Amino acid sequence: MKKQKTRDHIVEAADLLFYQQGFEHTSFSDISDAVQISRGNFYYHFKSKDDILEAVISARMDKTRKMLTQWELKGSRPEDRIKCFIRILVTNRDKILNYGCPVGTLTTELAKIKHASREEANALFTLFRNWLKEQFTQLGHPADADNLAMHLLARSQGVATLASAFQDAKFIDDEVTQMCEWLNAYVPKE
Amino acid sequence: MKKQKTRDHIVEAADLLFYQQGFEHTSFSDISDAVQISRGNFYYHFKSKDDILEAVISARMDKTRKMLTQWELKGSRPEDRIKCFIRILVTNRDKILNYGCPVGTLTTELAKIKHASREEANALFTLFRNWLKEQFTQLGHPADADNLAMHLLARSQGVATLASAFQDAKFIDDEVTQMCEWLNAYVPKE
DNA sequence: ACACCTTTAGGACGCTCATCCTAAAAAAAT
DNA sequence: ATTTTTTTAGGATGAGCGTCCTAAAGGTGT
Repeated sequence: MKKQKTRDHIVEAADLLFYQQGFEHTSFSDISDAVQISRGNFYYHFKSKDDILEAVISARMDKTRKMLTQWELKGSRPEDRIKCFIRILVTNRDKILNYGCPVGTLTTELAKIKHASREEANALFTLFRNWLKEQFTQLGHPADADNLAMHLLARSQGVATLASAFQDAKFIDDEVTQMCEWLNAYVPKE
Repeated sequence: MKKQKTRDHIVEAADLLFYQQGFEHTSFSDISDAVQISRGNFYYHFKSKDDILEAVISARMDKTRKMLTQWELKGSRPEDRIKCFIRILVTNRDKILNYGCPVGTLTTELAKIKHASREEANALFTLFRNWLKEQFTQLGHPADADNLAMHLLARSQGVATLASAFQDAKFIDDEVTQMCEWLNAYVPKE
């Protein structure tokens, strides 16, 4: 079925554009230019711009869930899995320098314009939060797990914002190193 | 002269609206409604919307500079002055929960839309950065001063973003406490 | 009372936007 | 080959935007 394929293309292009330019600042023309599709034809696939946003968020949720399970397979120890999270900053360094954190910037924008889908965007944060919480629990800190998860989320978020503002790649690397060291203090010695 | 007074009112109202709704999402009608002034009359005071933004940023720079000198008078020791910075999160808790950090959100928005004034907005970050750097130097860490300043900026930024996303006031308080403890490790013992 | 400068109001303009509509093209089914 | 369904293109619509223009109102000095 061709419909699904076109729909996926639209979501993919919108996803990228929403990240690079922001949701409000991205018009239908921008998306149609990227997908090479007629502007008016959008409404065969989506009923509104908000509808595209929902699809984009939903796609990001899926992609994130897959990434998290990937990390669970890659790192056998919880500390290794958490380090996978910390290192996204390094992995996506260039994107972050240019456009900031995809989760943080979208959440902030939608909150500011009081968009109906802002709760759905927040769910992306919750996904990471709960996953990290689980890892910290497995690491042996069940009581503090949620606090540690929030702490790590906040630090990553701050690093992304500042690195982007100052175009400072080295800052990312330094802070990632520090976060790994911070994490090591919570790894039980055998 | 009445002109200056009206101009100040406009800047004040625009400042608040840009913070609460974002720059792009705030229209001339929004501002004129707030100031109770005719929409078309704006162009007697400003030559464009971007011009208002410049004035708002400039006003924020002035206000920030005043705040920083205030802190220098209030805290005689550098560690006390740095704690003034850390505690803005607590002081402005409600605003931050609703609208995030004024500096971070504006910087991020302007960067994303590649607005001409994004460098000017970044200067707000630089103001804090240099001031903090100076305090850490006075604290006896001249070599690390800039790194420590960036680190603290990033943490505050992250806390604001996450607290706003999760509407979590307690998270702000906890993290502020942690940052103060972190700072204490850098205070020389006598 | 008059002239002059400052400040204001509010409509007009052109543009872009999200959305809708309809007819044609493409594909699939018969 | 013909009918039916799916998918497309592109113009029309109406609203909101930033901006501009002009005439009037307000204030001030003579």
